Amino acid sequence: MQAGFALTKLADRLTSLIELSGDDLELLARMPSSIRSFASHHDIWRKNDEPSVCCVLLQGYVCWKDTDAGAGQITSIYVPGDVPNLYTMVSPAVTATLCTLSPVVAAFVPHAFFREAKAESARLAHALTLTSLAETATLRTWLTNLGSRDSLSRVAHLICEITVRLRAVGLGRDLRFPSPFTQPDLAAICGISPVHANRTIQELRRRALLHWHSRTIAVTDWAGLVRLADFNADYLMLRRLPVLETHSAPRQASDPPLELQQAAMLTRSPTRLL
Amino acid sequence: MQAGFALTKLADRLTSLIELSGDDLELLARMPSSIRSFASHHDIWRKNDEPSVCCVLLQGYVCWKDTDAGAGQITSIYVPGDVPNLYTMVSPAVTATLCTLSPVVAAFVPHAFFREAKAESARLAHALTLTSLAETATLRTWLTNLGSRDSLSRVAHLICEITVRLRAVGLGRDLRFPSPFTQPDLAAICGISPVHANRTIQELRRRALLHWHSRTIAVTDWAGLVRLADFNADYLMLRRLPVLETHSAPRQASDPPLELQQAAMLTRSPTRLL
DNA sequence: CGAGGAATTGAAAGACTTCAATGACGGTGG
DNA sequence: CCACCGTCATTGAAGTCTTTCAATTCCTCG
Repeated sequence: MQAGFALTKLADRLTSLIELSGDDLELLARMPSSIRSFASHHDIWRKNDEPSVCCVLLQGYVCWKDTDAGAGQITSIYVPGDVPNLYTMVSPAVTATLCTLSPVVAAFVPHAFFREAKAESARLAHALTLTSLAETATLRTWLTNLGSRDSLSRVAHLICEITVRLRAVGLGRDLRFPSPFTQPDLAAICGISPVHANRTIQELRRRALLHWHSRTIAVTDWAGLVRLADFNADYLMLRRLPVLETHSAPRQASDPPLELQQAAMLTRSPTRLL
Repeated sequence: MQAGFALTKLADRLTSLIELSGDDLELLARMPSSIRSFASHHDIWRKNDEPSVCCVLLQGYVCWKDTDAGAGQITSIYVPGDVPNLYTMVSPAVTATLCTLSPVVAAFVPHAFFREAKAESARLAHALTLTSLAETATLRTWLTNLGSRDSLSRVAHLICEITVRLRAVGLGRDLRFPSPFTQPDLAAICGISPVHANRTIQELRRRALLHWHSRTIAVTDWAGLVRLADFNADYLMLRRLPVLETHSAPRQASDPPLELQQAAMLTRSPTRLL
């Protein structure tokens, strides 16, 4: 794990939301961090911990898990480049458990660094604010996901989201990526029982929408998945939606440009595309 | 509706989160606002509108409603003193429909005022940030509500929340308040069908936990409701939990102080109490 | 190689939805 | 002032989705 790797992941993520200047990137390059690795399903922080650092996720997936209520509901998940606990800069006590969903590598950065960065660069401050807004928007989307979709489209929606978020930071080419969740994890995200999570995945496989074996997910019918989930990526607030190649039928020379096809699948407001 | 009323409501709300100084209150007193009224179920802003003002709710209830997906899922609701669209100061386009749930009176305050207030008073800035944090925490709580509770405790939890939030801004004495929602609204919040919402309410009535008639809710067994809902008010981030008198059995002189009884019902971390 | 969590399957029970119909209520226009 | 309309509240019955329980196999990690 290189020293500059932390900066790169974070910069990729922020750049997916807003263009950064050279100065901003230089500022980020001065980011002090200590890198650590964790096993799968390890608690990084527990409720009421008061970290003085922010966790910048570099590899793998983490989630906030509500251990008190219910059956350990997972209320959000993070992919590389995300910073799950930016808010502890303002309100230090952590309100849930930050738990890894896979083997994880993360950089820990003092709150002070972000405070100074925000003071020095208004653009960087804005970028960080946008990550919070996108996170809130994601919570709302998950809420409508749990509130008004059945388990099949619920799971489909989640997988669409993960796919786009990974692509936005340069991961998951081929629509294939290490699965962020075991079936019990998936159940805890979608508010269904583990048994039903299993049957739901089987149904997605049966419909030839994806492969999901040995901890890796491969979307085989992106358009179908988007349609089933009624997925619209706007809420992720990405400057440009990542291009999504599928592995299905090879393109004909007469087809419209792939980007436009996929844009149409991804969103109803194509004006936001590059 | 008095001119200074808007300021009062907002100050009450902010004071419920953090103590404000005299200077802060004076600053708030200079808040320019135009007051408007709306009928029930009126859209104040629709998706993609770009308001240049913040809505400070003075009377009644409003909600964000996701009109695109599903059956019009409601992702949050607001009580007097709340400011539903603070975030438009940063990202102007509204991402859902802001809809009244009852007859409403609201003050509209230019973004510029809040920007200046934040620049002038760090404490005020912090107070406003806390409202956002509490809002996010509420979204997470709703997520575990939808994800891991059955309809009965889901509805109970929502009513507990509303009760405490109203009390925190000085409303709902006697645990009695105008209902924020029709049964279809309740269904859209809790992710259940309107028919089932009706049956759920009947069950709450049957268990003598509350009265709910002619658009007003009266909680008759606060402790029972809290127990059923597994409700813990911490996530609302209130400095001091409001004292909750019930109308049930009159107190005996030998009872412990009411505040302590009720604190125990409200939270598992009584250290946060005044 | 053993242990423990993860994945899978079947069958029965339970929660919730849908459809359909009725009465109550509030607000509007004549 | 009243008739009318649409929404809200309520009820019953049937059907669907999801959970629960229990058992078996698979996989991975130590």
